[in-house]
Amino acid sequence: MAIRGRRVPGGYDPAAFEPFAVTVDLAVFTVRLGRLHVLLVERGEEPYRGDWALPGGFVRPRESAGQAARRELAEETGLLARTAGALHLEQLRTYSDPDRDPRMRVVSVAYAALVPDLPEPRGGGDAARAQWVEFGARGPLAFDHEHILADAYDRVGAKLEYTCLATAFCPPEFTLGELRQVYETIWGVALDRPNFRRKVLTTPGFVQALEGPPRRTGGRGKPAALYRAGPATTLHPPLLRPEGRNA
Amino acid sequence: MAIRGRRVPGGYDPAAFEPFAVTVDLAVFTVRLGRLHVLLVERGEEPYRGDWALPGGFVRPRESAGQAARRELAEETGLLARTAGALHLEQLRTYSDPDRDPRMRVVSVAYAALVPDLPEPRGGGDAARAQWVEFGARGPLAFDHEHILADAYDRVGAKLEYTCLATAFCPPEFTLGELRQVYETIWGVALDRPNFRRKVLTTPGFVQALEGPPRRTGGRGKPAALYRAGPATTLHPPLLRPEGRNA
DNA sequence: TCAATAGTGTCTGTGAGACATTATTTG
DNA sequence: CAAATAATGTCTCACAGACACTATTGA
Repeated sequence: MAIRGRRVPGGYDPAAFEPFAVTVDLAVFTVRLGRLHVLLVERGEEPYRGDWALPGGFVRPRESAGQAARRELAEETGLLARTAGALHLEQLRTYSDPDRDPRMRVVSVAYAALVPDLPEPRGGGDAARAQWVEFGARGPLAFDHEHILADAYDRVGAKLEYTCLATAFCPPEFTLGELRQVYETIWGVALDRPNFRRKVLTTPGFVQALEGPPRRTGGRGKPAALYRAGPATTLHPPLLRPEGRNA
Repeated sequence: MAIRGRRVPGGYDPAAFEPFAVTVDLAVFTVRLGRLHVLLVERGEEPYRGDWALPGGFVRPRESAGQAARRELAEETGLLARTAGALHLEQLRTYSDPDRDPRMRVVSVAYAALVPDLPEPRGGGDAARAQWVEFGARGPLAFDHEHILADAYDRVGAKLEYTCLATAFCPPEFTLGELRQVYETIWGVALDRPNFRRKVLTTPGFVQALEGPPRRTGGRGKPAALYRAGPATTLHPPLLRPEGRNA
C-alpha cells in the first residue's frame, strides 16, 4: 500500500511485498473435421503430473503479457514467429486466486487464440509438445485451466455474434459452407444455409468474393465459390445465434 | 520457463525470476447532473506528482485481484464494505507493458465499476482521497491510466447495448427518464423518448414497475412512474446505439 | 400562458426466420 | 438414379426508427 497509495508517505520498497510470478495461459482453438479442438499439453511434472493443461509460460522481465503469449503460441504450435504473429490473439482475463497454484503465488493472464486447421504441432523436435484435443473430450485440466478454457469458449462463441472472428478459423480462401460450419461447430446448432448466406453477403466487408471463378469442392455436392476475409472487423447488425444466448 | 514449462526438467525456483508487483486500477464511473464522472486521485508523490490518476493499489499476498479491487473501491469511496460489495465491478483487462511504471515491474489488473450518484467521497478523514471528476475534463492521467480509462469507457458504452448495466448507475428506484439519461450521457447521443420507453418496457426483466402509484418529479414536467431494476442481466435483442458503434 | 417532461399510438422499412425451388456435383 | 451441397427467391413477422398527439406539471 505504499507505492501507488496516497496514504503512506515516503518511498516504496519492492522487497516489502511477497513476489508474484506472472504467467500467460493460452486457449488455442481450431476447427478440424467439423469438430472444435483445443491445443493442450500433458504435464510431465508435479503437481498434476500426467494431466492435460493449457500451454503457457512465464512472462519474461522485458516483455509484456501479450508478447509472452505470442511467443508461447509460436513455440507450442511450432510455427514461425512471423506466421504466429498474424494469428488472432485476444486477452481474455486474468486469474489471480491466491491458491490457484499450490507451489507459489502465480497470477496468470489468459489469452484466447483462433487458428485455421494447422498441421500437427510437432516442429521443434522436443518431446511433449502440444497436441490438438477435441474440446470436451478430456477430463478436468490441471490448475484452474478447466475454468479458463470454459471462459475462453464462452468468449469465442459470443464474439462470433458481433465480430468477423469466424474467418480466423478459416484458411485464406474459404467457401461459405466452411464459414458456416465454423459457426455451427462452435455454437453447436444448425444454421439455415440460405439465410446464413444472405446475412454474410449483405454485411459489407465481411467477406470478399474471389474474382476468377475458381471453385472448390468440399466433398460431394455442387462446387462452391471462394471468398476471402473482408476488411470489416465487426458485424452490424450482429449475427445472433438462434436461441438467445447468455445462459 | 521452469515451473509450468515442460521443457526444463527439475523443480522450480521462484527466486530465479525477477519479482513482479501486481496491482489493481479502478475506473469508477457515475452519472452526475447528466454528466459522466470518474473517480480520480491526485498523486502526492513522484513520479507524476500532482497529476491525476486512477485509484488503485497492491494486491495483497492472500487476496485475489477481484478482492483487492473491491477493497480499494470501498476505501476510496468511503463506503462500507457491505455497500461496496453490492456495486457492479467488472474486470477489464490487464496492463503489463514493462515500462508502464518507471520504478519497477508492475502488472496491473484494471477493473471498471459503475455506481449511482454517491455523496462526495470524504469518509475516512484522510486527506487526498478520491474525487469525482468530469470525464474528459482533466488532462492526461499518470502512468498509462489515460489508456486504461479510455478502454473502460469503451467497454461501458458497449455493455450498455446488450446488458442491463445502465441500472447500476441509477438509485434503487428510478424513472425511465433517468435511465434514458444514463444512455444519453454515456453514448453522447439523444434517444427518442417513446421508442426508448417501448424498448425498455417490452424487454422482459429489464425493469419492474413499482406498484403503489408513487411518482417523482425530475424538475419541471409531468411526474414519472418509478421502476426498480429487474432480474434480467442481458438484453435480447440488444439496445443498439443509433449510429453503428465500433469506432 | 409557455416550456418541459411523461406517456400513448401509428406508420413504415429493414432484416431475420421459414421455407420452396433449382443447379451441380459424387456414388 | 439418389444423396449431398450450392445458390436463388419468396413470404411473413418482429422490431426499430420516425414521427404525431395527449397528459400533467412548474414558471
